[in-house]
Amino acid sequence: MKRAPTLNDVAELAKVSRSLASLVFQDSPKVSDQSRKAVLKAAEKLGYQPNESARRLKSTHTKSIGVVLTDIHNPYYAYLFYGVESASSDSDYKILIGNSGFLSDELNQRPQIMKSRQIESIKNIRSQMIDGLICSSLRTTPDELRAASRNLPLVIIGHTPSNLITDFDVVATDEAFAAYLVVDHLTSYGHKKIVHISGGTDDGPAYRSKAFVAEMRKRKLSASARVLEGHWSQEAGYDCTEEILKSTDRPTAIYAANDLIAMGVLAKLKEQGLRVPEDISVIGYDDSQFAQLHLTNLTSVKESLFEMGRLGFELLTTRLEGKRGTNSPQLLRIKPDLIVRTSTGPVSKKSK
Amino acid sequence: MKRAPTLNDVAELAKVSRSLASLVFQDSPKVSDQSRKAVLKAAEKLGYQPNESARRLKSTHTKSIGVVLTDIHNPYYAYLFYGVESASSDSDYKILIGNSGFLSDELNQRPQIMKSRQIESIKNIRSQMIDGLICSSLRTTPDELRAASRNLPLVIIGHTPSNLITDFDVVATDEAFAAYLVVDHLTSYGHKKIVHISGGTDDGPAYRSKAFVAEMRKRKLSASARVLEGHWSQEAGYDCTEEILKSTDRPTAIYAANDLIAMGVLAKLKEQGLRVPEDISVIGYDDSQFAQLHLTNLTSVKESLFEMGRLGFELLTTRLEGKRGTNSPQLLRIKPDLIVRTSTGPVSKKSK
DNA sequence: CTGAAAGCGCTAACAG
DNA sequence: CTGTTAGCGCTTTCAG
Repeated sequence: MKRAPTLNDVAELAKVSRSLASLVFQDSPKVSDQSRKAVLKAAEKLGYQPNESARRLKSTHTKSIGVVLTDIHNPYYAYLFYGVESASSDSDYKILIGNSGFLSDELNQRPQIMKSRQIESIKNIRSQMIDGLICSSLRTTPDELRAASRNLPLVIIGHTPSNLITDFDVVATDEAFAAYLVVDHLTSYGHKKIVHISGGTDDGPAYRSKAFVAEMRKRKLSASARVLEGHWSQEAGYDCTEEILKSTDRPTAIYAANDLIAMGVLAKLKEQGLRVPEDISVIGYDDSQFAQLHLTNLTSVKESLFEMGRLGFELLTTRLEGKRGTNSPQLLRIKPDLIVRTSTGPVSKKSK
Repeated sequence: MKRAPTLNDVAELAKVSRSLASLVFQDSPKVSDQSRKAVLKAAEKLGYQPNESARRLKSTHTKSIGVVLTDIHNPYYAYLFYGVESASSDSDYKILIGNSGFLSDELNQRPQIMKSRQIESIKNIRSQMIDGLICSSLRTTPDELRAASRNLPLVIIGHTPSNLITDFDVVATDEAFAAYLVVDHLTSYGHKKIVHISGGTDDGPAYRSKAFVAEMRKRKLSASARVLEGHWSQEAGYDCTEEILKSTDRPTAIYAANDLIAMGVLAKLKEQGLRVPEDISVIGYDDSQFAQLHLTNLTSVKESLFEMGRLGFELLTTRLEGKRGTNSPQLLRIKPDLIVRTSTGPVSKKSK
């Protein structure tokens, strides 16, 4: 197994100097067409690939940014990532992927581990000489994060604990608008008694349920709004629905904090022989694959994850280019859409 | 923004030579406790992080391997990846992630783009000085792959086109055993008339349907076995089921080539008022989140993706360590499990 | 447009 | 155990 060809080998074969060959691979305009061709031909022949490590080593300004995803398995982060990648491929920046290396399901049970993993992951990717960093779903404190990212421009995309929002650049969803969409849609169908099953009491889910309550209050429907505390699982939906069905004052619509919870809701409803949407309307959040099943056809809130990824990348690069160097942290809130399917409908005469 | 501290800075602060400091970060045993502590303290104070690029540059033997996943969004690849990552964290190898950067759904429509992307992605990751490569879901020809990976040990994990199997190290699922599990389970419930909805005529799906046919033949049930050509979508399941229900000789069980197809099957069945499993049994493949929904409770084949990832990593590292240097390519077939849920049951008296 | 020379941060002999 | 020395492959002045 002989070693890979180097720039030297290429230059030699092409009968030019090393530096000239280097210029060719930087697409520099100050190379004669003739030399360029000779170099490219030699490179082709040798199967030459520039050595990124050597490149990075030389220049402080590496034109590459790191992306730390909590869990590449989760479609949520994957879509964010595609936004970032798409934006990067329109630029001359390269992307390095870091992964905190645990399934988010497991991690949600163990925020402590997740936190240390994330810090580790950031340190790890820093060791590759990057110009900036994009992170998502951080569980760290502002101090820890600042320490780990020191001197490195950082943008957070996606769900963001509120304690990080004021100190860093953030691109997140406009949850208030999401609540507006949901409540507006339901009330337009005549629903008033609406129950929200939350994702828990953590910062993120709490924000979503507060937005719901606020929106209901705005419409003077506080009295008929209700929030049940759940968590990100089918079981939460299933159990909460059981609870809901027991009550004498049954709601006409259920708003689940995500689609998985909504799946639990639907399962319980089916078990009880209740029809959707005739007997009760159900609405989810994420517009995940679950919502898109023919079997469920779930009306759901769709975040613009791809766009958020793109914006995060752009925010970072404008910072890097110094166009916004010393400005205070920015917060971009992106408006989601509501994808209306058949799990929501008008309030039936009977339940009125 | 001052530049990051280097090993030199650390050594200076700790009042030792550069090389000694270097040894400390390599966990070398030949450093006195005293020096080690001094160095570590200095590093801590400066916030020093070893520069990976410089490290890589120095040693030909980088102790890191590249992983090229077609689509990090797809849970299938994600689980494979976790296996790889898990094995790597038990070793002293580092992992570099490459991503071909497209959603697999889109790519399935455009194999040509996918192919070139994969080659590009491999070249890309090669530029980082890696010792070996793990890939999944390749669409390239053996020649292209050999060219892209030349001199670099390579292991393929997961679905693998048969034309690649003989030439490279491969860790894949034992599809014949999967078929055995499915048919054995169904026949034990008395099913004989079984329809398989395939994922298409490509190499991968074709292998799965052939395995089904072979298994039925082995049990002398060829006459009552039937294969409908579908593709990896709900719609295929939905449409094929419509087809199936039209036929006079209705089967008692449907085996879908993956869970998504099974979702389409269930949707159609529900629409027609048919009960599962009382009227008809349904079985899927992947044990995906769809199968795990309370709403569907789908019996499904579960591949050991995590284990395949681990084995792929181990196969690669044993190659790297030269323990199996010149041997011919290896093929490891991993046996899947059948997760039995409530979408399958005994043949009803009526349909008998 | 081209070539010579210096050095990025680190590791790996090799002597003390 | 510790320090000296010499590059890894590439980019980047700076003179031709």
